[in-house]
Amino acid sequence: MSQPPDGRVPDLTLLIARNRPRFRTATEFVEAAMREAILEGVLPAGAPLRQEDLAAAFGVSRMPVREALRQLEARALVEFHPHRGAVVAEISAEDSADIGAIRAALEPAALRLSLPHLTADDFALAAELVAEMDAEADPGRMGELNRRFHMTLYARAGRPRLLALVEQHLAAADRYLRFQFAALGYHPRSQDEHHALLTACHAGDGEAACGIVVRHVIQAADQLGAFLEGRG
Amino acid sequence: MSQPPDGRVPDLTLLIARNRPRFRTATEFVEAAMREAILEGVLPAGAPLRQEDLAAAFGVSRMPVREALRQLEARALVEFHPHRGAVVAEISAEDSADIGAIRAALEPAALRLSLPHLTADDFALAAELVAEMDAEADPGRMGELNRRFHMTLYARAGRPRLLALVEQHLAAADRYLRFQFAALGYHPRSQDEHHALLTACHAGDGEAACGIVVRHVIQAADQLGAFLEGRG
DNA sequence: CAGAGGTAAATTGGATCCAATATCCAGGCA
DNA sequence: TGCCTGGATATTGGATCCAATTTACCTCTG
Repeated sequence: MSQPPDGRVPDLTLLIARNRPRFRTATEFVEAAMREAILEGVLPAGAPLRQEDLAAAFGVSRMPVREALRQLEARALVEFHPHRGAVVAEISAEDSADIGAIRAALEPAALRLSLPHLTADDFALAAELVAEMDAEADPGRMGELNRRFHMTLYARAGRPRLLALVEQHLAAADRYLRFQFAALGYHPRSQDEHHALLTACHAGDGEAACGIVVRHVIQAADQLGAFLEGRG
Repeated sequence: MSQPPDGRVPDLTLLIARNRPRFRTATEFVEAAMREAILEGVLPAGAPLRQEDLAAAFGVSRMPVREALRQLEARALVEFHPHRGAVVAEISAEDSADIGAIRAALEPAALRLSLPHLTADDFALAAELVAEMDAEADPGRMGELNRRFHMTLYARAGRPRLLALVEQHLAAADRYLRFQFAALGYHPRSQDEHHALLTACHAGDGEAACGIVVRHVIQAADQLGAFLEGRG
């Protein structure tokens, strides 16, 4: 992680500058910025979230921070400990398997709905993202590309709630992509699967594509689970 | 439904008495009570949620109410309109199909994981719940029983996050069960499917059971969608 | 009589203030 | 020396207060 867990809030100025104009209310802004920070790994798992410090970092009072933390709690991204403050939610090996099971159920469903409606532009974008991933070395950026690649293939499903759920769990898994990245050569193997997935989709072979997605997801979850197991 | 949408907060004393002792903080209590009220239909879709009134009804200040509303917003149960207040989220025909697609993906997955670990006690409980539903006439209670029946079959999946997600969407669908109930004879047909589902599970036939669940879920979503379409 | 404009009321969004509780460190006692 | 106790400190949970904005009503005018 970019910051040692010393209790200080990492530098969020970039996130703030990027997001602030997009939102009308401070609460929405803080929620979006903090969610992004957690998913990008700027706020690592276990990091304490002092309300006072966050408020100062965002240039608002504690109240929008509190509301944002409650929303993130509902999304299982942060945990509250009574009178001890909130921390970025840790993930366990069981959680990894759990998220893997959810992804393995949702993503094929999204793909099946989306596949018939994918356009040439969609395939071009997906191919471009795979190519970018081939060249990318930065783990943080990797997660972003990986997410966009998957979501591009699912985007035409026409089911906003389903897609939101898929994206949420995809992001939750990506929080730890950097570990898999650092560990035993996940990257090339994952990339092979991305290529195969794109090919199957382009060929219109939904069943093959879904099979690849399921294996891809399960394998990622297993690998992350093994890594986390080794840690704990 | 029990209340006309006159802007007044319905009587919540029962919910309050039932829930208050279970929670340490006012925020958690309000969040749980309001979620229950929305899912049970005590607070119908579209009902305005005046912070001041809710605070008075719960005997707290506006602050815990605001935090609770934010959490419910993250769960898509309420919507905020700038400076006009929050309302209980409406559901559209598209939303119904959306939730149906999610359930159709998640519930078979949960059932497949759970089925091998179901005990005789579980089957007994499930059978009892089906029998209760056969006799039940009250729509509100129906939803509760329906939810518990489904969750009993999924309970041994050993995936807490997956189960939480399943329960959440099951509950979201159940909010409108009373409409299907009132409309064209949904009840008997649904009950036939419940019986068939239980039989298949008891026989250990996972594939058949999953097929029944998927049809059951899709059919419920279609019927609700048609009903909502007729309304809008 | 209808419509536009303006003002007042209502309600949320945000900040500050107060109380309750958990942590931490120092000091005393076994 | 190690453990327990007690008070100071830090931090959250909750309440009150203020400002900004929207809605509704009422009046005035064409």
